[in-house]
Amino acid sequence: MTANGFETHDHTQCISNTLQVAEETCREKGLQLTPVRRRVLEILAQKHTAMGAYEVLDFLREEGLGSQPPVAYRALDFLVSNGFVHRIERLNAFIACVHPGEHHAPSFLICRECSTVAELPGKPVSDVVAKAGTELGFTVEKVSIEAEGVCPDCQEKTA
Amino acid sequence: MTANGFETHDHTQCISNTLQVAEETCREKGLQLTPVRRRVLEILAQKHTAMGAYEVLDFLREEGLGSQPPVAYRALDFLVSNGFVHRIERLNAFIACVHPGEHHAPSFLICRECSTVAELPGKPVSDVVAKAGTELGFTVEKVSIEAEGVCPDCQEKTA
DNA sequence: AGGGCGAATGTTATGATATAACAGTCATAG
DNA sequence: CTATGACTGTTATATCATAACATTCGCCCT
Repeated sequence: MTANGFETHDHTQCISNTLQVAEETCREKGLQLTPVRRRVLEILAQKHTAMGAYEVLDFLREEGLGSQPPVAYRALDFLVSNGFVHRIERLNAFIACVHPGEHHAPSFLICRECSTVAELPGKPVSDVVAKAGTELGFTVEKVSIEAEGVCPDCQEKTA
Repeated sequence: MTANGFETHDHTQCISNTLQVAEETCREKGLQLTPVRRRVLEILAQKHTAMGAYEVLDFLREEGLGSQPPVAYRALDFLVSNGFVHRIERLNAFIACVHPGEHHAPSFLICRECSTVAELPGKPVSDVVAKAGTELGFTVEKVSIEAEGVCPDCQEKTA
């Protein structure tokens, strides 16, 4: 289990690790980590909270990297397709993957107070779902598991 | 395990059961199953596929039961809050619950070909997530588990 | 060199989903 | 009989997402 948004960690290190893995992976697979794509990943990696596409776009716009929605969506699509970023369905938002490079079926813990998202290995959970599907003759291709609740920090603040 | 969208079943029976349970539950709990709310549930119960709010609204409009988005969203909110309908996050759409009355944390199998949605008891799966959350100090309140894939019928058609 | 191709980006326009805010209706508890 | 609360009606607008077509640029082919 590597870092998640609830543990304190060296976040500078966390960011550079994410970027580095993305660069290596792209090199290996012949994918183009273009300036826009790289920058979007960097923006998302700043925080362990999910960010909407238009929020990302605001950054790009300020930096002259693009001003129209498709620019952001295309970069996000690329990053999601290649496993560098996850889409949080409940939030219609995106978050940088904290286990980049690992082949995984993540599950997410989403704090409804501070919007911090922690990523858990979801393999055991998704296996159960895949098995249940198979019994019904259903072929499971993707599983998304998203839990909403309150994170440790926000529980303290409330108490 | 009661009926799901992949098994053949007496769907007329399925619809009337859904409505009946909703009526009883509302009576017991002092909730108002108003005409709009009842009709929305009935509309969703027609099929085991998820329907968008605007699609539901089209029916209501034709029938003079409402013409503006809030009418549909309010009825859907009521039905979701009380467990008669589930929201499928991946699809931004809604589906009638097939286990009404049962206290459950469902998971869904969504066919990407025909959009049929099957509801599985998700309790064992969500328990795993809740446990993992607890270990991190996170209090899990809601878990949504949604799998995308291909249903038995569509697999046959493709083959 | 010139031409064609594919991948990425730029841009316009529009579609799809969702909610805030306030006004009107109606039953009923005081 | 009026005050309250739950529901509904309506307008306006916010938010999220993509279709479609134009442009750029590197690269391969001959």
